[in-house]
Amino acid sequence: MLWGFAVLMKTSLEAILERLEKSSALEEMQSVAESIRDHYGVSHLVYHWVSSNGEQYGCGTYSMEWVERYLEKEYLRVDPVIAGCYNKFHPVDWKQLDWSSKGARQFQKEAIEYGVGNQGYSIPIRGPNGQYALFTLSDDTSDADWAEFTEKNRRDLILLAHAMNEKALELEPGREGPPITSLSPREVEAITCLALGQSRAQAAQRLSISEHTLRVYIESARHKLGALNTTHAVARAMQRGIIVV
Amino acid sequence: MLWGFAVLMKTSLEAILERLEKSSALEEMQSVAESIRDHYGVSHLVYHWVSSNGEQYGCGTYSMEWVERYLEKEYLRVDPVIAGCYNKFHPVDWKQLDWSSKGARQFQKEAIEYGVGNQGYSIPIRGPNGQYALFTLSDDTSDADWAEFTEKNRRDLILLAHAMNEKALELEPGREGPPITSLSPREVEAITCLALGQSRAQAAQRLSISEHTLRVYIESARHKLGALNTTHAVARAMQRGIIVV
DNA sequence: TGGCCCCTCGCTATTTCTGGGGAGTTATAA
DNA sequence: TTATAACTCCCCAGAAATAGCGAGGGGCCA
Repeated sequence: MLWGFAVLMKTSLEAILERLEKSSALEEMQSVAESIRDHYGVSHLVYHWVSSNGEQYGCGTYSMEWVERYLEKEYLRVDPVIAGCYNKFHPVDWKQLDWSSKGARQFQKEAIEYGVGNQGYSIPIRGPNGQYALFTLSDDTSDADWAEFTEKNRRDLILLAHAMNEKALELEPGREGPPITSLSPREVEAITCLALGQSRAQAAQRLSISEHTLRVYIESARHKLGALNTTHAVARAMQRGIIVV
Repeated sequence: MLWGFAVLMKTSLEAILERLEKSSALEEMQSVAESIRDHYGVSHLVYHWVSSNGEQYGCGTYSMEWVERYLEKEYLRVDPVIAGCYNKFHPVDWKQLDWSSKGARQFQKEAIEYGVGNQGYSIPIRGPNGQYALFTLSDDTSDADWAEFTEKNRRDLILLAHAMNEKALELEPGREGPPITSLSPREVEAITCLALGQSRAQAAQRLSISEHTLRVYIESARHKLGALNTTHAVARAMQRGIIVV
């Protein structure tokens, strides 16, 4: 059973068409997910990622009912796994997360009802352009058994997450071909200053150029990035990893 | 022989003090790097990362002369390995990189002179807040041998890169402790709209509130984030993963 | 129940940014 | 060699953001 949730952020004809185009790759990942689940004998395996353009995809072994419920209720915004792993580098046990908020508890209760399992282990992976993926195993077992399981298979899971990710990358739009917009060194410096909260006057002083020149850089960078204003340009530059703050 | 290049971006008293504080951890990583090099019988192993605050660190087995040369000449800005891996997710063989630019060829020539080796394999890893690390092996050997070596040890190296990274994270400033500022749902929505390039008027319309109210959210978010202006607030919110664009 | 935070709305004046225009030098690339 | 692009400087007028003030209703928690 295949499911993609490319519709999370926007429901459009393009999203549906894209999804169809990608269905064969997703199906393949789907079947791999089932194999992994069976191999490790856990309840579920889910791979879920946010593409560089903000679209979300997923494949895994959750029941269709749970996926629909998740989407319908917009649990993405409450799910502590999503929020908790976002700032993590390395594998995270669900027990380490913060389930204290009201929404999170409600979510947890429902998840267990839908057979997700009380234990979970998620491996976050990140790429440029805001790509963010989660490789998750969940099961219904005791704390001790789960700890032993994750400890034992930790390395395998990291490698599996990597492999899954490599596959998912094939679905990424414009990975190669379309040249990534590149800013000139000065433009990068200018945008970086703005991202640090400096006004144009301050930034110009810092770069030892006139404010007019600085403005030219910003305008130029804005156009290259296809941004509507300075704030947008900074956001895009950060998202694409062009600047680091 | 330990080397840290925390001074790349700024040379300040704080940088030096920080470096001293971290020296024991760096030394440990240094010795691990040497062990790995010996185990795999390659010429060099280097682990190099950009911390979330933009400071750069490294440890590895390059000669002190080469490191100094690299820093002195600011090769960081020319090095195709840095630039080429920045947008990559997965292990990269140096042969796949673009060595065509004038600066790159000069750099390559010197690197070989300093004993870096003609072959290299780098594994990029990313985390939130712009963290970006490279785990690199280099050697002096034929294309065929190198291909066989990397193919064979690929999985090991991914795991080693992960482990190294975990160690490096201990040196990250403010990983825990300082409570992460949280924005209210409305504030998040407001900041998100701005990050998407909307003006305040547009954002207000989109959220179906008055522009004045929207402004209150933005001001509030700005203060919570300790930001100097809207652009800065958006940058910080993105950096901390509070908003996703 | 009192305190705290979230959500909503209003006004004014000042500062800053944005969007047009043009122009010269240098360096790298075709 | 001639483009092409990067870097630098300048003017102006209109649009937008910022800083400061204030006010009321609703919900959650101790």
